[in-house]
Amino acid sequence: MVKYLLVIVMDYSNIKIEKELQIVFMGTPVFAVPILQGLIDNYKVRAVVTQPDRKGNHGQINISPIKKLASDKAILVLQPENIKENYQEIINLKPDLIITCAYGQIIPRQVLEVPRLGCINVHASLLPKLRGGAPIHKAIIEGHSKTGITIMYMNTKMDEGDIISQKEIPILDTDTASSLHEKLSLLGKDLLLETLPSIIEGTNTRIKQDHLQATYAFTLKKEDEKLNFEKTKKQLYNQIRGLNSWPGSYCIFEGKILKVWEAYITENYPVGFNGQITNIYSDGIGIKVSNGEIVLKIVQPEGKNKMSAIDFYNGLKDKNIVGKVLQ
RNA sequence: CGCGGGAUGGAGCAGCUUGGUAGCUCGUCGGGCUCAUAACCCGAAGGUCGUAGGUUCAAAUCCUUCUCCCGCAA
Repeated sequence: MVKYLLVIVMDYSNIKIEKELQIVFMGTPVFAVPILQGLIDNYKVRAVVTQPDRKGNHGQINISPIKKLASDKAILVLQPENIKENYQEIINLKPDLIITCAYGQIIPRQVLEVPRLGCINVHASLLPKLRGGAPIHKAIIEGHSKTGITIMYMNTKMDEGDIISQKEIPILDTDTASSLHEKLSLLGKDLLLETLPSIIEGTNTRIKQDHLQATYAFTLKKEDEKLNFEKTKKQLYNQIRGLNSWPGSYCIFEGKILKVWEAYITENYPVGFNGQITNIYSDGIGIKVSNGEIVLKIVQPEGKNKMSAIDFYNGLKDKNIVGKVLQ
């Protein structure tokens, strides 16, 4: 009974300390939203730093999801165009702790040195693997069997700081970038909330990264999205699901871009050129690749919405496409 | 005003240039064939052609307005 009362008293004191912390959160995309939400639910967030509003598709304006959430909660939002030069406002907040997650800009030394509890980052890979801006996509594209979340101290180099905590999850054969994105986002929130008390108390572990083991997942380029049918069916399958539902993979059909959103592998070994259409199945269009066949299920022609490959086929004027080659 | 494509039965498309009966591939429903089928055959239902206005004897089609969707580029 005495012990029970003691625990309550200690918890109360912890909460009291946490409430007084000046926490600044820095992040931008949807991935960071559950993490900021988790922070808001458990701590007081002094301010949010996010990327400036950008022109989006067809002249629309994109407001970062983090800005939307912070605005809803009446949290101060800062959007420096270039944080390397415009960081004084952040320093003026006198943050005790800065937490970043997919912010999108390199944070300068002048900011990193300010918080007494440090600057920590929530990164969507098992560091030192997959440092960089596209760890979720690359984990699938490269066919990894597991990935996870790393919480780490930041330094001036990209994702090279000391590791505080990690948690891994398996990558299923059916995972896509977006399914994994969602899982990791929630895992990131959980791990951050589990780890934060030790960071605040100063009892956390701190492990240097083994830089020799480092691999990189640089921001995706257009060429990462292009399907090359000289590759194996497994590589192509991984690429297609690793780019779903953003930004998508593509190939060229009849001189126009055809995005590919979903596909599956068969055990067939068709003859012909790589990229050649092998067959029209009830649920897709078969393509010969280096070691077999892949069937496109969901595609998207230029200027059109996503559609099943069969709908695409049904709309073709010339349905005699078996034997034609995709590039 | 970044460039461009698009909106036509439930789906994907054609028809528009040269205005004059709503077409194709599917799906759905009914029937037939079949041991059976995502196969095949016969039949049927289902569309104010995105919105608003204009020209015309007549507009999916020509002119103008607006809305929405998307590809590329950033």
